[in-house]
Amino acid sequence: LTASRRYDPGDLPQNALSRGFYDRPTEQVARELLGKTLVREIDGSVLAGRIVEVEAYLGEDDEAAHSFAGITERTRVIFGPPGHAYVYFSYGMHHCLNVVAEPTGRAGCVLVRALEPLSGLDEMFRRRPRAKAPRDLCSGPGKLTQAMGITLSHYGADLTAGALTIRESPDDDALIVRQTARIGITRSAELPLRFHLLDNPHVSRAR
DNA sequence: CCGCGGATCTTCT
DNA sequence: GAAGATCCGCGGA
Repeated sequence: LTASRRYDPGDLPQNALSRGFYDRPTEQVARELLGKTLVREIDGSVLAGRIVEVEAYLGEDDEAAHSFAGITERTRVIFGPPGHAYVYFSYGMHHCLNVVAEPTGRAGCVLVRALEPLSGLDEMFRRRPRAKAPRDLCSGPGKLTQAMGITLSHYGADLTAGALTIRESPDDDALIVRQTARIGITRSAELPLRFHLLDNPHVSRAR
């Protein structure tokens, strides 16, 4: 169970999730993103990982959400059409990837916190020189963006088509999901909006 | 394994 | 001006 599953790029799921998948309540989108496959095509190689940990950030009554302050230059995409990427620069050093949910005009997004690497591990190790084992590649929101080369250039990117997509997974049925409080926030910290797969070694460590 | 502090810079107060 | 949806290396148990 500690070994990472590895697939040839040709074996990865081909169908990207549709707009309708994201056009729903944020919490539901968050939970159902678990097990799906994030695919990044770059410089002729295919990087992919299975989503094993996410957090929901709501549009109302959630003081931890960036959208709580309303529409700004940074947050405008969160209020836009669902299925697009909200990427922000964190702590002056890291990028974090979110997926926009809810109908157009309403705020809500899902932070992708951890992946189980599936494909392109050699390239991921190149992008993360300090990583020693596969579990060091994508076991945190800043790690996975570095491993997959996701930056502010992906702000607003359409995740239903193109070089950065989230794809359907064949084995959603057997997933065991655990729901806890979110990590690393101070406001609205009591809300149980973090979801992860039970006992998956690639889930980030709580502090 | 666990806790602590430094790095680094954008955003909002 | 301060906080922040983080990561890493260090030191101690």
